[in-house]
Amino acid sequence: MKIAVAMSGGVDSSAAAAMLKAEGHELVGFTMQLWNQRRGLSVDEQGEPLPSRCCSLDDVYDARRVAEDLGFPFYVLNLERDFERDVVAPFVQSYLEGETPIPCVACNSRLKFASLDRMALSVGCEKVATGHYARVSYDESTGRYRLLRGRDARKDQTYFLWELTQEQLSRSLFPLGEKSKDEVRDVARRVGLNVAEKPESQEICFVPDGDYAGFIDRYLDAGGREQERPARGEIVDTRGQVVGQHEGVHRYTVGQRRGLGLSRPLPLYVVRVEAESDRIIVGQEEELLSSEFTAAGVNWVAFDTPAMPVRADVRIRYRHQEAPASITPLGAGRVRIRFDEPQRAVTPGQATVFYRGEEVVGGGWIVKEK
RNA sequence: UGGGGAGUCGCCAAGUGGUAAGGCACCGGUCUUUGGAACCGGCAUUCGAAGGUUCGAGUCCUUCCUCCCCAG
Repeated sequence: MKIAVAMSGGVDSSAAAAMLKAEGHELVGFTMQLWNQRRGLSVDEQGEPLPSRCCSLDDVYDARRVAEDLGFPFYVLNLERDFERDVVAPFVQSYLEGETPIPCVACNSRLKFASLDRMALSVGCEKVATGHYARVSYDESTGRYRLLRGRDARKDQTYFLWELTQEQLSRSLFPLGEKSKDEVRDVARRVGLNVAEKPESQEICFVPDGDYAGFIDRYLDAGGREQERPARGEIVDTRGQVVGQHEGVHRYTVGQRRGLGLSRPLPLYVVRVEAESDRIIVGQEEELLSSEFTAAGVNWVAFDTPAMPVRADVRIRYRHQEAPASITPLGAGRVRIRFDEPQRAVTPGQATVFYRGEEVVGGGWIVKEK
């Protein structure tokens, strides 16, 4: 089979390529050039690009090297335009609205399994393989592709893949789905890949220093939108008392403790972010609990939009221990989710994913309460 | 300048003669394909200031400074 491999230059996607190669497939390697770090939005004081785990030149070289070592053609796709439109701009907008976005989901559903996939298709590839820890299987009886957690529960990345459509799943391949991280590193070592000992990636790739607020400020300035920078505002407690000042709502997220600078007998947490009034609401830990929320843009994976409420284990952030809940369809791609037990820090902008055992039932975007 | 009370880490606060608890905040680290959380570690040679008593004082004495309250 002719397969396109999305290669980041890291251990996982490199090992995935090595495994497919060993199985005798014809491979074409692709690295997505997503973000031009010379734009000055992710640079240090000297104007040099900050070290990044993706789309830096070093990583492109690493990916190319792996393709050369494994002996298959390799291309760098310039997808900066798509990436900015589908990932970065929505990311910034989400912060401006007081949400906390997670760009990795759209990067998968709109870049890897869309823009990159189109290119792969045009050169005759039947599948697009990535280094995700997830599994896909075709169910003859229902005619649907099922999305399953990676066997290594600790590394499972289905949280980032819930938005994939049946069409996208039909063309996806996740060679690492049955593997553990240790096994993947062993594969890389055994094949002699130079990336075998590379550290784990972290941080959002286009904000390598983790300074999101600074990135947003610079992004807006670069686009002539400096007047859209979030203004200073009040920190208010849940009783309505003004207890402090902040430097912009984009610096805060629900559940956040550090950075408030407020000394109280017990720690204070951000309970809500109100972009409209430039206020952030703070409260005690127990005020972070909520048992219901609404999700929009829902994508059902295991079956078509149900007519009746369904039960599932629901995750509200990456690494959240999913909790049992009832999911009620509201129409227009929205659902109301009610947990059996209240959960901490339900955060607008984050993704929610519904599971039944190993299977991803669906997912959506957590939205603000009216 | 009459009476009363109080001054211990950025904030709150233990400690009343035996050699400075704790919480919050802050800083660092760990964890981690998002943010946040969590976890671990750090954080007053010094107790408003200066003298004095004592083997030894944040704790006792003296003076001064500051703040609060009640009267003028």
